[in-house]
Amino acid sequence: MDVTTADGPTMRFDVFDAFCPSRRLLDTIGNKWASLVIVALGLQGRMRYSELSARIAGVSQKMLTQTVRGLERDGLLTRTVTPSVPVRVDYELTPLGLSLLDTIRHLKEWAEEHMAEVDRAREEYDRKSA
Amino acid sequence: MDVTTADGPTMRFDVFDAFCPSRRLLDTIGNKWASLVIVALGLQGRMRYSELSARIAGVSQKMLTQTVRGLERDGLLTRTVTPSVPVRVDYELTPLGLSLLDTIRHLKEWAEEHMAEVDRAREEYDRKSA
DNA sequence: CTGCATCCCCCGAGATACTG
DNA sequence: CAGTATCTCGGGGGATGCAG
Repeated sequence: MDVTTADGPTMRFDVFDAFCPSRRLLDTIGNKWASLVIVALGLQGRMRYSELSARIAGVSQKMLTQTVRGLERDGLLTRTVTPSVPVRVDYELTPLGLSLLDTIRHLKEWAEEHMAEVDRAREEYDRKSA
Repeated sequence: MDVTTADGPTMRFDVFDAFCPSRRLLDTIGNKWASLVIVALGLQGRMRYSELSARIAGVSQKMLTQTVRGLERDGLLTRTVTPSVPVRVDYELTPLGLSLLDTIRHLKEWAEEHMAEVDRAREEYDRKSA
């Protein structure tokens, strides 16, 4: 597929190229914590670190920090530090992050419509294997 | 979100529950090899094992086998063995797999439209950090 | 409260060799 | 050709302790 960009005439995309943008997106949304952070912020808007931590069951401090740092670096959310005592830190989706949220919603919808079918397929497969 | 199912009146979905269908979908499409197999089969239709192996650069035999087995178990593709000599094995998306392909295409489109912006954000972020 | 640093463990995934 | 079996290694990710 060719697409016209501001930087040049056309740019070729090949998901099978590890350096292709579409391939790199998989590295982002493939990270389950990243997706959950985006969904959480999409549902509740601005959230504090501790709120995210409580909402996303099972995530460790280390992984949550690592995840939000990555998302901030990618421009998907903003990190706002309020220099009070104790410190308060808020996270919020950027317009870019919101647009990705829309895409993630499609995934969610597919799951809600079809995962029961997947479960049936699995049972069938496991039954035959046994 | 509530949805009416065949098994009962309504079923509640919570992506923050590790056992929720929508959460489990992330485990599938989050796997880059799985996504690439689905995209490859979506582009070329029925493919042999060796064709998939050649098309998806960088995947090892082990991971490719493991991936297609998982997708077969999930009912997303079919595995057809032709008992010739040598053996021939073909993979093809099921209707369920095709419907997921549509969803993956949304991801691809988002990437093509927005990854340049992500790249800019990263450069900006890294510049500030340095 | 929000994180960074450190230690440590487990298994995901590649490489290699072998088989129907 | 299309896998399995086995070994190995690196790093993802949890637990804990410390700091601004």
